[in-house]
Amino acid sequence: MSESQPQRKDIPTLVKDADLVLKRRRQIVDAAVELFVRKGFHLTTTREIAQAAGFSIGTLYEYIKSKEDVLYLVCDAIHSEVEVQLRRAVKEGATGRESLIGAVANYFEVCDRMQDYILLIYQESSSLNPDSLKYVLANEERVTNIFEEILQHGEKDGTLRLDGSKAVRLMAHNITVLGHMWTFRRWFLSRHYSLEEFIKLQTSLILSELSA
Amino acid sequence: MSESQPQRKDIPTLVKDADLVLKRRRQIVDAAVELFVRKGFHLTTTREIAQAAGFSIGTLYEYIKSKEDVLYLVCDAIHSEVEVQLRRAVKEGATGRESLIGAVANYFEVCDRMQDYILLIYQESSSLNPDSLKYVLANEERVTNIFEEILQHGEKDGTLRLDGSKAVRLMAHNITVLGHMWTFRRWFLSRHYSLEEFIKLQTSLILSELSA
DNA sequence: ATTATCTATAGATCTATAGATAATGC
DNA sequence: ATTATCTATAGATCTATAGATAATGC
Repeated sequence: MSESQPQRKDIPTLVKDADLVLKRRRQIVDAAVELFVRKGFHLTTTREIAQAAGFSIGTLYEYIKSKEDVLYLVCDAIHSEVEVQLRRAVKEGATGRESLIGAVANYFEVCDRMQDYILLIYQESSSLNPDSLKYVLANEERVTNIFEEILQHGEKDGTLRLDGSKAVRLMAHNITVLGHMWTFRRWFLSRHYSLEEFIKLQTSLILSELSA
Repeated sequence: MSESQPQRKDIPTLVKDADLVLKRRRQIVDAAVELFVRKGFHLTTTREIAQAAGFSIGTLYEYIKSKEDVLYLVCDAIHSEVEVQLRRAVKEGATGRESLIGAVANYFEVCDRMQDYILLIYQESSSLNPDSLKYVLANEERVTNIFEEILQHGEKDGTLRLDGSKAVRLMAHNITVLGHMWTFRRWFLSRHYSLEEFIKLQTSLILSELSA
């Protein structure tokens, strides 16, 4: 990474007990994510978030400064969870090619499990202020980097044929987005493909781009 | 198409002069699309829309029944424009393969020109009620159908190698989404690729999926 | 007379905070 | 005493409409 990573933003709180802050914010995120998925950010009220989290509106504002802070916490939590699940699933395969096949399957499964949350980020992240958005997009880029590394590995060991670093990077983005596509074109795809079919077909298309 | 197309929704109006309704709604759409792009649907007020359109809030509500109607009109106008530009650009090429190469280039150029509007649909279409959303998604599907037809043409004349109708349909969706990706990953792509480079690289990847 | 437009506002929120109260630890 | 939480509400909107006014065509 030649570019500096934007820092995780520290959201101010009036509460001194750091563990309590973590605990309450987890409650806030758990409550909010469900509400945002169901009603969207703007139609969810801070009162509803507080109530669903199990405390009053006044208490909510001890742990955040504005409603937008909640959205930031939610986006960050979603990306953390995606990355945890992804890193856990990506095993070091023998060859780059085998790694890729496994990683794609696992990634698409993660996208399937996290579909509501991925969709949420597509729809609501634009409501963040520029700094927060930058940080959220950097998270997005980290997922893509995982695929970029696998592709480079395959290039080195000769199991994947690639055409320059620009093509590698673009491939990594394409794969990332195809996983998201499973979530935002669900209205069509789920009518015609099972997840297994989708993985199988996409993997075969991806591999044909990478064979001599 | 075996599935019935959802009907374009008729939005009720209190004004009798049909031409005037068309004209005013065009004003409404022109004003609203710019505001929605800049501030999003929820942060744009009906007053702002009316003012930008050049009449009062009272008059606005003679031509629509609710704020959501404006979003529907905007989404529909965007899809119409995308489809017009796309149909104009897709020439009947000699072979399916040539058609595809031309169509992809033209489609990505359309996505580039319409980037703000495509993004808007990704972000705001979920605020539509189920019926309107269904209609908007059907528009989305029509774009994909254009690519499906081209791919089938190439399969028939033997210039594109394909692996069954399920793979064809999926390819068509992939191509459609890769065009959208140019708009919603702009924060990354535009830093590293010109539109021409992007078209060239993606075309080459797509073709390698379709060669024997 | 009929149609289109405007002004003024009802009615319903919603975010964020001030000040009061309860709980905790010295 | 200090920290966390709650209640009550200030202050600021925003959508949608009712009723008044202006413009148009017979």
